[in-house]
Amino acid sequence: MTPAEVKRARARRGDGQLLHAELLDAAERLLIETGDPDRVSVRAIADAAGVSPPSIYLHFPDKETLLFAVSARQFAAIDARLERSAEGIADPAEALRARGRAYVCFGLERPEHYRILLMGKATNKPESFDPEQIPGSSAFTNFVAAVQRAIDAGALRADLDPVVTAIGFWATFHGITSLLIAIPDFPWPEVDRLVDHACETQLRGLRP
Amino acid sequence: MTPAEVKRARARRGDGQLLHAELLDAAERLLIETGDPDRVSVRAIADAAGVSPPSIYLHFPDKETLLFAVSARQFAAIDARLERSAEGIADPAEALRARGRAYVCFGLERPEHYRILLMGKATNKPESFDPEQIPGSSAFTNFVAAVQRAIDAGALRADLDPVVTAIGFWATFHGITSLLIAIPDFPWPEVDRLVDHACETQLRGLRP
DNA sequence: TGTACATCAGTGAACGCGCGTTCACTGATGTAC
DNA sequence: TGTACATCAGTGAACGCGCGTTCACTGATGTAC
Repeated sequence: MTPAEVKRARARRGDGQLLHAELLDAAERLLIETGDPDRVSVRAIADAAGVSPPSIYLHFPDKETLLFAVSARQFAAIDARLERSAEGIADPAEALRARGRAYVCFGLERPEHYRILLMGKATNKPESFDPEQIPGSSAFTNFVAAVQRAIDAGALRADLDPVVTAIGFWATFHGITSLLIAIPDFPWPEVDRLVDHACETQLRGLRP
Repeated sequence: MTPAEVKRARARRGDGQLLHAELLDAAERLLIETGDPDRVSVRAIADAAGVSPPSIYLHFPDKETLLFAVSARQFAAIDARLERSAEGIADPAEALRARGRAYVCFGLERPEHYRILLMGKATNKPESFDPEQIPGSSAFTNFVAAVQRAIDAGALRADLDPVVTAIGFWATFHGITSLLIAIPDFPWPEVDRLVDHACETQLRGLRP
C-alpha cells in the first residue's frame, strides 16, 4: 500500500462528526486517484484519512453505506451542474442541448464516480434505496421539467410523454458517457462529434 | 458454497481440450445463475465443472483470460442475433428498428454478461484487447453496413457519417439496456415504450 | 480553584474468510519395441 | 502378444494476501462538585 499518511490529530470532544466528512472526502479522493473501485478498501480509506480502520465504524455501519454516501454527494453535484449549464438559455430546445453536453462532460470528468453511480451493481446501493428520495431524483425531476417546458414552448411535439422523452434523452447521453468509460480502447470519433450528433438527432426527432 | 458438483470423469488421452469448453460453459452458467460476477471465482468455476481449481491452469493462463473468453463468445452471439433479427426485412429503416429492439432484448436476457461485456472495467479485458479483432467488432461492422444501406436507400439523410450514426444508435440502445440493468429499482416505464420511443426518435431525427 | 470522573474519539491486534495461484504428485492410457 | 515407459489429464495441499469487521482498550478532555 502507499506509504502511511500523516497521522490525523484527534478531533476535540464534541467534534467527532468531523471525521465523517473527512472519510467521505478520503474515499472520493481515492476513487479518483486510483481509478479503481476495488482499491477503495476500508483500510485504504482509513489510511487516506490518517486514522485506523476501526474508526470508520464509529461513523458508518459498514463499507457499503460509506460508498453510497459518496455516491449521493455526486448525485447532488450532477443536479447542480445540469441546472447551471442551462442557466440563462432562453430557447428551451437549446437548454436541453446544453444539459446533454453538460451531462456527458460531468460523467467523463469523474469516470469512476460515474461508474459507481450508474454502471455499478444494484447491490452497491443500500437496501433502503428509494429513487424518490435520493438526491439524484431531483436531477431527474428537474430534467423532466425542462422537457416539459420545451413541449410547452412548442419546441418538442405536444403528444410526447415528458417522462418517456426525458428518459430517452438520458439513455442517449448515458449511452455515450458509459460506452466511452467502459471501452476506452474503441476507435471512437471525437466526443464532441458524438454529442453533437446525438443532440441534433434527438431534437430533430422530437420536434413537431 | 454450493454442495460439491458431481465429479467429472477424466478426459481420455488426447481429449484434454474438452475441459476448455466445459470451463467456459461452467463460467457462463455461474454468471447467469448467481447474477454476480464476484461469485464467479476460480474455485466456483472448477466446482461447477466438476474438477479441481488447478485444472483451470492447464487451459487458461489466468482467470482474466478465461472470463474474457466467455465474453468473446457472447460478442459473437450478439452479432448473430442482430443479423437474424433483421433477416428478410426489406425496408432498411425498419431493419434498423429491428436491430435496436433485438439489441435491448439480448442485453436484458443476459444482464450479467452484458455487464461484463459493456459495463465492466476496461481492465477486465486482456492487454491484447484489439477492437479490430474481437468478434464484437463484426457486430459493429455489420451494424455500420446496415446504416449505410439505409442511407443509400434514402431512408436516412445522405450527409450522415455512417460510423457516427451507428454509434449514435448504439449509444441510444446501450443506454436503455444499461440503465435498466444498473438501476432496476428506478420507476421505469415499460421497456417496449422506451424502445419504441427511442427507435421512433432516431429514425425521425435521421431521415431526410 | 482543584480534582475526580464520565464521556468521547480513536486504536492495536486479531478474527475468519475466500481469493488466485503454485508445486510436487498420481494414476490412467496410448505407444514403441 | 506382452510389457516397459513416456505422456497426459488432473489433483491435494499449501502459499501469501488483503479483505471487512469485532473487541477490549487507551488516553485526552470537558464537566460536576
